[in-house]
Amino acid sequence: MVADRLSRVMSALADPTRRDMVARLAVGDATVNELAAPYDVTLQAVSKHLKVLEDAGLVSRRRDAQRRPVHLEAEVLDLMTAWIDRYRRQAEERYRRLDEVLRSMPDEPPPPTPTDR
Amino acid sequence: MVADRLSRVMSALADPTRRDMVARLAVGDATVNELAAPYDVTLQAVSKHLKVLEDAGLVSRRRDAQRRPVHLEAEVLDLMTAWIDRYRRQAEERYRRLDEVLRSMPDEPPPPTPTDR
DNA sequence: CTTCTATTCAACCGAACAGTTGAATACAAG
DNA sequence: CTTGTATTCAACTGTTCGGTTGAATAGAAG
Repeated sequence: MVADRLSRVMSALADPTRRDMVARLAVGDATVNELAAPYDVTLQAVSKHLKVLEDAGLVSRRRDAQRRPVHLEAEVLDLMTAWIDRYRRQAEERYRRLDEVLRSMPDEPPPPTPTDR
Repeated sequence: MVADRLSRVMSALADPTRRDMVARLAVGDATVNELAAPYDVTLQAVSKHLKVLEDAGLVSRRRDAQRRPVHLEAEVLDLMTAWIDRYRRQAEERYRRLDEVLRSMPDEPPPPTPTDR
């Protein structure tokens, strides 16, 4: 599937294990083995989780001998923040204006409005 | 499945159609039929998408005769913002400190560090 | 009561997902 | 060259997901 970037980022972070990995990588880079330690799943499963994070652009990997240290690309999170902010702000703006309208016409006995769809 | 709230919100917004619905609901409430109009899927599919958004707490629904107007609960988005900010900030902080360290010791011929894990 | 409109429920389908086991690859080191 | 460690690839499995069709419910209106 070739989902857009934002969809990949969001669905990558929809998983608690992957969010926890990101949280731990915010502290510093780590190898696959180190990352896998706290979870009760196979190393292969962790490797797959990392691939999902990598495909979303959330992490990158160096090569250090047989190790593949994982690095958090924190800027990608801004993609989400940008999307969220836009619509949260738009919604807030709307409420603000609705409030104003309601305040500016305090008494208007609302008729049954039968033909009002 | 009983995923935690944040996971439900993120996975709800991992779908482009549902993100688009949220975007349109930021402009104002809408009925299921109105919401369905732009998409080339059945009404039932749209109804399912709305259920996902509702289970995530992202929308609520009134009852207006046979219509069920959908309303965006924009505050829920703050949940995501809070999570993101925390780790992005943490990562940034780390780089800032790393930069300082690197600047404070400008010349140190890095040895091969053979026993350095 | 019947019909029309709006919406949901139920059952089903194929694709994607998260996990598993087992084999393979990539290096380091004896 | 052989062994050990770190990681990934491949194949399989059960579950979830986004969609479908068809039937059901809720209320407005003739």
